[in-house]
Amino acid sequence: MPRVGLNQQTVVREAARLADEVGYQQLTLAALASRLGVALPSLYKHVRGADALAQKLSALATAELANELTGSAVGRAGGDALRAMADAYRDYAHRHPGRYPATQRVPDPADPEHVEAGERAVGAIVAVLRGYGLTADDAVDAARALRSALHGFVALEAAGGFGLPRDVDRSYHQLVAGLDVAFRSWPTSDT
Amino acid sequence: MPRVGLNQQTVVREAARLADEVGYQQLTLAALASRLGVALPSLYKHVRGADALAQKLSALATAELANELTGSAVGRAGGDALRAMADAYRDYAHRHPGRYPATQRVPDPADPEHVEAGERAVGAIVAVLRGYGLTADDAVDAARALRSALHGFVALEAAGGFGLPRDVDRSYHQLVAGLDVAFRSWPTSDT
DNA sequence: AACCTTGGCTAAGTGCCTTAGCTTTAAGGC
DNA sequence: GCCTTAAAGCTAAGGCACTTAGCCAAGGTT
Repeated sequence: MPRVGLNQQTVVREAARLADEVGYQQLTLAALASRLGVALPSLYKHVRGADALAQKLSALATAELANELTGSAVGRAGGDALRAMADAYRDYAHRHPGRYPATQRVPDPADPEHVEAGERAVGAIVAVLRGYGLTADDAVDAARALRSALHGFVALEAAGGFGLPRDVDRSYHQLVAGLDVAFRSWPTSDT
Repeated sequence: MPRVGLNQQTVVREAARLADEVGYQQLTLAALASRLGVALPSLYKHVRGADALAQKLSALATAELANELTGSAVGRAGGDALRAMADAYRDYAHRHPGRYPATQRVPDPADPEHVEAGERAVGAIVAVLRGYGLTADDAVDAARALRSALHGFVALEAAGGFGLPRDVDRSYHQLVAGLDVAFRSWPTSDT
């Protein structure tokens, strides 16, 4: 039996590639094993099981997304930064349709890298909101609103929820413009 | 073997109840069969399989949601109607955590009731937007934005994506207030 | 060269979905 | 009131996914 020479890194990375090809829901240990040229139980030497693999995939995807979001906003501010970040968000979901759903999984508290990746992603969002003068509780509310809008749009789009012929890019652009308006006159909480 | 007297209605309705109790992902033909006091293969006399059941459940949930949305807006207009509808939307997701995810499934074109339910739900949203003077392409964009924001918020909330202690009800309220602002100054498309 | 850790394997068990084919209920016609 | 028959239930069996247990060989370490 020639050794393939796997480790957790290679397994998780290949899982990410496979997920992008066949879809997050169709990512299966059986398919991953055959892709890696290995019998299914051999994967358990590198990953504790299907759920642990999903968690590791989530950590990978979250870190990638955090990088994209952070990178998109450098050198920009205000509505410029918002638009750039929103585009980066949706671009990532388009380029990595299998990884994107993994980013929605709650970070594993036992995995510091995962937690840190999640914080970086949120931090990038909060940084953009600071350009609108939003901080503290207002920033929390606004960050939730921004995440909701972007994730909701991407999720509905991926699910095929937009049936009408109207251009989806344009709708997204309008959504982001609406967010810009909303953030500029965000109702200040006085509590 | 005494007959239980099932039909498609009773099976789908019980599936909806079960989904609300155990979660959409944990809804399984095995659990449903035992709940109905019947052997698993017997379900196939009423439903073509697991996927068909999910589709029928989607039709049921979509119709219910459409009713709630429509009912919430009667006698209201403008921001009033928007707030009422947004509350009804999230309320439904809270009251029916297992059915709500089913509403995101694309309606089965072969099921007229399902298609009609989807159209009614969208119609309720469009009616509210008309109160903001939004029609045609603008209404399509705005409807997509509204659905994205509401679904995104509900989905993130259900997934446990809001870690911070900040009150979630308040964040939702702020989101809806932001939508109101955005719709009032929605950028008119000139194309 | 011997050792031992480790990465691969096969075998076997569980849970779920699905199909095939049998039996019995109970409704409707005569 | 019986007989027919469609439909609603059943058991049996196969497929696919995940998981655990336990064996064996590859290859680095001493």
